[in-house]
Parts: sequence; C-alpha cells; structure tokens
Amino acid sequence: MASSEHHSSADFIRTKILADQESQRFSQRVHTRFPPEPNGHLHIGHAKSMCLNFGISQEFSGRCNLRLDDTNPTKESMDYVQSIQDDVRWLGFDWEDRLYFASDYFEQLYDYAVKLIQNNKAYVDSLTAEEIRDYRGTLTEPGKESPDRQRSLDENLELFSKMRAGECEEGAYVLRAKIDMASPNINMRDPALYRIRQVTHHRTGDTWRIYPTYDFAHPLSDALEGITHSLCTLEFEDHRPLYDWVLRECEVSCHSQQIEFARLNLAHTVLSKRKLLQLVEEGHVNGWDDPRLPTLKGLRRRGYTPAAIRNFCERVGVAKRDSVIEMGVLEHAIREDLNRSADRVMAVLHPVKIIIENYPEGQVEKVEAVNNPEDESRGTRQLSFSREIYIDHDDFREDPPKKYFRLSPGKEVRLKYGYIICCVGVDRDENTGEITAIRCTYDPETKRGGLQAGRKVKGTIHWVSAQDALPAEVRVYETLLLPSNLDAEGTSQGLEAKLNPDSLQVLETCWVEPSLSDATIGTPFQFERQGYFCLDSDSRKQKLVFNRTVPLRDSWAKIEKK
RNA sequence: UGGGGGAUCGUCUAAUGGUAGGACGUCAGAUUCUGGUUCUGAUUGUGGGGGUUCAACUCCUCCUCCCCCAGCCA
Repeated sequence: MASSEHHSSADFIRTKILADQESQRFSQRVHTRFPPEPNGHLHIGHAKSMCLNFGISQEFSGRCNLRLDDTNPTKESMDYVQSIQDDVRWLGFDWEDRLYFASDYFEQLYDYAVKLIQNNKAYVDSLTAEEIRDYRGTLTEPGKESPDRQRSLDENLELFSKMRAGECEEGAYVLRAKIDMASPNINMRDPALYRIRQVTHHRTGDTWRIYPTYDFAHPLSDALEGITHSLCTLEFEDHRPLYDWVLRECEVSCHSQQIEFARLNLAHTVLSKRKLLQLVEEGHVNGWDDPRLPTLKGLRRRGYTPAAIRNFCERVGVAKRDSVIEMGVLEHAIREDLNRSADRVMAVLHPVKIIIENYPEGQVEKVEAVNNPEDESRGTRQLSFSREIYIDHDDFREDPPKKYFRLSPGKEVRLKYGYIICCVGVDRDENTGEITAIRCTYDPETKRGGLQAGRKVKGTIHWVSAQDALPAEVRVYETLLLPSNLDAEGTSQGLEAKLNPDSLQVLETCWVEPSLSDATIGTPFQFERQGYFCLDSDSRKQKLVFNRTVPLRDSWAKIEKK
C-alpha cells in the first residue's frame, strides 16, 4: 500500500484514508483539492493545507486539484488568482492540468438549485437580511419559518429565474435550503444558497447576477471534480451536516468525505487574511511581500526556501486540537536547510576599524576561505587581507565580561582564515572620547600554513578588508508581534497594541566582502558567525541590500544574559 | 446557555487496554579557525474526582477548562 511508509505513525487523516481504502470506499481512489478563495495572498497556514492535500495525494498515488473558490466576486480579483498559482508552484506543488474554478460550475450549480426547488428542498425568500437573522433564532431558541417557505413551486422557479436574469435588486431575494428552522445546528436553519450580487465577476464578467454561497458551491464542486477527501479547517465542522445534505439532496454520484483539522497558528505573528490585510493597508508593513509577514511572498523575500517551509509543515503535524507553534520550529527548519546549502561569506554589520600596526602599509595579500564547510564541492575563494580591516562592534570589549573569548586590550583573537592579532590600544575622538579605531599587532606566523598556524586562541572572529569591502545595507527583522502579548484575538486596536516597534531594523553602514557584488536576488548566504541573509530586490549596484532570514543560534548571547 | 469539537513534556506531536516515544526548546559535555554545524548525555508530561480491569492516555461516569457556530463571508 502506498501510504505510510515514510510515517512511523499516520496522523488521523491518513489513518482515515487508509481505512477508506481498506473498506473499498471510493474504490481505493484518493483525490484531494487545495481550494483557496482568491481574495488575498497565500500564507504559511495555506502551506500547511497544501502540504496536506498535495502530500496525501502523492503518498496514496492519487491526485490533487488546485481550485479557486471564487464564489464571492465582491472580494476577489484576478491578481490574487495569479498570485496563488505562483505561490503554489513556488512551494513546489504541481496540479498538472487540474486547475479549476468554482465559477466554472455556475451553470451546473444553477441546475442543481433548480432541482432542489423542484424537489421542494429550496425556496426563494423575500425577507431582508435583518429579518432572516431575527427568524433564525438564537443558540438556545429555535428559529421560526419564513412566510415564504410555503411559496409555490412555480413561483419559486419564476422568482429564481428572475434573480438570475438580473431583474432583482441586491438583497431583494435569496434562495434558501428548506431544512429545519428548529435544528440545534444553526447552519441547518434554512441556510442561504444563492444571493443576488449586481457586480462583475473577475472571470464570468456580467454573466451572472446571482452567486452561490460556499455551503452550496463547495460540496458540489468537490462532487463534480470527483474529490474523495475534502480537507478543511475545524470551523467547518458543523457545516459538515449541511455539506452532506447538499450532496444527498442533489443526488450526486460522488459523495466526498469532509475531514476537518486544526489550522496553523504561529506565535508572534498573524495568520488571518483580515489582519494581514489590515497590516498592509494601515502601512504597518510595506506590502504583501514584506519580509516580516508570514505570507509566502514575504517568507520568500525574507529568504525562506520552499523545502524549509514544507519541512516545517511536516514537523508541525496535523491534529484536531488548537495549537500555537513556536517560531523556533520555523527557524530550525530554515537553518537546517541553509546550513547545508548556503555559501559562507564575510560581512560586518556594526563596523569598527582595526589598524594592524606591524602590517606593512599598502600591502595586500590573499587568504583562502572555505565556501561551505558542509559541502567541500563548493570550493574556496580568495579574500584580501590588509593593514586596515573592519570587525564587528560586538567582537571588541574594553571591559570584557567573564568568558568573553573575543578581542579586548592585551588579548588575542584569530581573524578567520587570517592571522592571530593582539589588541595593543585604542584611538579615541578627542572630544567625545569614543573609540575611532582599535590598534593591534599581528603574528605573521599564524596564517594557515604558517609556522604557528596551529596555535590555539579562544576566539575566532570574522572581518572584512577595509581596502576592498563593499558598502551594504542590512535589514534585520524581529517578530511582528511582541512576545509578551500572547492572546491571539483582539480588536483592530488590539492588534496595533501588540505590534513590535522594532520588527524592522535597518543597518545602513555595513561592509561585505567583494564577492557579493554579483550576488543574485534571493540567493542565500551565511554571513559567518551571524546568520543567513539574502539579497533583497531593493538592492542596487551602488548599494547592496540584504535581508536577514534568520540569525545563527547564539550560545554566547545566552551566556551573557545570565 | 443549544449544538459541534478539543484537552499528553515549556511547545508541537505519537502511543485505541500491555515499557508514555519522537521533534523543537532548555541544560551539560565532546569536537570545531563560525560561541555555527555535528556528536553524547540529561531534563520535564497523560486537566481533576470516582469506577471497570491483572493492567487505563486509552473504556465507563461525574466535573473543570479551551475552541467554533446566530454572514445574503469563506
């Protein structure tokens, strides 16, 4: 059986599918679908759904469709339709020739609606939205039937056809399922099937003036496509009786099994389209591809790879309980990927100049640097070494704390791939007293291959040569939401209060090694000892711009915190 | 409150009557020209009370807590 070879234990969905296969349900066929509404950009929560739907179809040698659930033209657009396809492809999933649209089924859906009317299972209601709400009852009280529930078959047919013809105002009528106004499940109290929308649909144009609701269109779309397992999130659990009702009353030949799972929640960020939209529209972030956003476009720009995201989704698992995944899991996934694949380069983000007093002025020599210690085939490159170099501000302390292995007065460190240097003093600004340069001497025998090459010192730090380093801007990101405010829900006001004011830090005066001059946008690098970075699309020849994808783990920072 | 779901290490997630396991995190050690990586070890958990059973995360029962539903959104 093509199922759980890769899983020591299957999740509850795969277990269910396995059972269906064994019982010959659906003739052992497995056909899923990923059905986003084209009303926004995809985010990492959708990635979970894609990994599930496409992943399951692969494991069970089945198929997975991409379906755009475009039943509400007031919120949707062709831009989103395109963006969704780009993102699905980018994540690495292939729907082959099975790209579908709910709007492709509008004609068939209409026929099914007519059939329901003819079978006395649906009626045209002229109650207003407010009246329908009142008639619906409450959680504890049953609803009451609309006067129009008794409308004659012919009248229903005629009105529904008028609705379609565009002869009615928005809100004048709605087609409702005739189920049970006293049902304890509010979704079964004669839910709306069709509503009038005098708007142009991004695909069907002005052909339609009535549009089916999710509850009507979704089960039938599944049936029309031969979907066997219709995976959706927990909030649709009590729509399942309605889902089944529609398929039963429409007498379709394929009755898919709806299975609900818990949606993804990620700590310190937002994963609802509404809130994402708010962040973009109110200018808290710079567009849908802002690297701080958990949108696929944002993650991509930030430097996250499709493999890391897919791996993350696998680690997170699938279950029915509400959960919040720690950012650490996502960060682990991208580090794991990039550690293997990203070439190492030297970059100094908070530069301090070092003058090596005993190194001849004007001399430049080459040192050999390893591109990727995890992958020898990536080879080496030459770095130039000279009298003046930059190191990071964090790698020097005048007053070093205990266990500080880096540079401080009278102490030695190794310059990675270069020499061991010793701090002999500092230059200061006469007025402010600020350090303007650090003075060092070097030990000429300590270069790789030198007589003292094996000499051990506690610390090794990164550096760039002042004479050929390239200026760069580096954008450092933190979580979008403050770690302190964990409560997920809130008003729009609440969201704003939780925003991390330091989610973006721009370092304008960084220096990077010259090899980065021909970096391409998006290619990941490890800035030695710091983290993973990639060139941003804002980058220009004169000023390179990098995004920090994720920092390296930093055990010194932990020690120092104590 | 009616209905529908859910509760297992700090965080995710396995174990459907038979050794509570894995991952992330954390801590400690080893290796390291990245305080990275890798390796080794450690750490901590079945919401509560009854019951059935040789044996309960699992079954029964009572309770507690959390999530979802009163759109002509999905």
